[in-house]
Amino acid sequence: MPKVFAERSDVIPALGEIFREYGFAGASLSEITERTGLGKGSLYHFFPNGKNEMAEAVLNEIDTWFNENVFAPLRESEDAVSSIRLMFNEVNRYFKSGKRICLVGAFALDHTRDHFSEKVCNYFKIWMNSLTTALKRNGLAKKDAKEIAEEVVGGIQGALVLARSQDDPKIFVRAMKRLEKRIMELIGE
Amino acid sequence: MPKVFAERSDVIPALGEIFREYGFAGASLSEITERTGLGKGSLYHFFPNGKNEMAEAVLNEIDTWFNENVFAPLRESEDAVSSIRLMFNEVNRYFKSGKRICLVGAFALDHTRDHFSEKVCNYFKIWMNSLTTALKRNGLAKKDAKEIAEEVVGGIQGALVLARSQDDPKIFVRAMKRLEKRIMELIGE
DNA sequence: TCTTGATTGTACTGATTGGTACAATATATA
DNA sequence: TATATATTGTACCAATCAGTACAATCAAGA
Repeated sequence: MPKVFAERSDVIPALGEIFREYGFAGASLSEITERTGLGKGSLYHFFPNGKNEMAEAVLNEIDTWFNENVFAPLRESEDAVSSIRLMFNEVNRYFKSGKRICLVGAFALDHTRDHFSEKVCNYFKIWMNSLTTALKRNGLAKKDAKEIAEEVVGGIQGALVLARSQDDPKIFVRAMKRLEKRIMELIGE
Repeated sequence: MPKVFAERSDVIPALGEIFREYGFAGASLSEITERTGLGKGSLYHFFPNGKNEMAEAVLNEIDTWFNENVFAPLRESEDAVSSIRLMFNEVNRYFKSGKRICLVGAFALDHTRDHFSEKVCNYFKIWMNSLTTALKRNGLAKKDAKEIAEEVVGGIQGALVLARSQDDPKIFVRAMKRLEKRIMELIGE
């Protein structure tokens, strides 16, 4: 029997990539054991509830990452403009300039959503609310801020779909530039 | 043994809804037999290549529908403005005002795309090209027209993801209004 | 060293997967 | 009516599915 002990947190990124690639239903345990290098024994030791618990762990990690690196700055930074610029930079980095899709968006589309509806719903809701807060801090009316936030978050998701459909990440990069420019014009920067 | 004979084309819409709901990997044959009311015998009689051929038939129907109702008018109508208005109307109708997702977009995200890459790629490509043509006919420079087309088609996809994530079709309706308005402003209507 | 608990591989389960075979039935044509 | 073809239900298949059981192994503390 093997030597090195893994940590639960070590596997989560790999699980994320597998779910991105195959979707929740399409990600089989055999694929998971193969790609993570962990046998079923370890897998069910770390995630007693199986695939569901694995997906939940991945969603939690995504949640934490975005809260720390994107949402919190949007809500709390005194310099709203630079927190918005930060958002575009970090989001671009996270999605690897369009080479990576949004797992939450993918889960949202089919009935996987129903298993994780709260997390899926909140991810986008908090993103939009945080961006709205930053925009209001820059003098936009609440209604306008909400509409722009919806447009930007939606635009990012759509660009990820489009980029992947054409196998052309530049579509995503272009969309990000366009959206950032529009926001900056609106808040007069 | 039963009486009424079905037609291949009768099942395709039902297949479409099943794939929308469960994704390609998640749509099991037992679910398909149940929801279509057809046994495996009939199913494999109409689609000898199984699930793959079913999905292809669905994609073909989508392709035909959009070509007839959206893409061809955009490319061929003499009145480009009304062909763009028609696009928004028909697209809104097709996606049931945000209550229905885009199957092609869903297929694009995970590795299902690889099985149908040409169809997935062309659906969006032809959509964007057709819209670009209509915009150029209205005096927009080629580069601008292409960029707006990318923004609009992407924006629609993103709005579908967002609307479904929040279980709120109005998000889609708002996005459609916003995008139509922006296009109309750009071409001076 | 001895013990304890965390980690792991292997073997196994019953259920479900996509798919095939084929006989029975229905419709259409002659 | 007789025949040919299209359609269908059922039984079946091997492969794979998610998940369980458990003994073997490890690291660390007493």
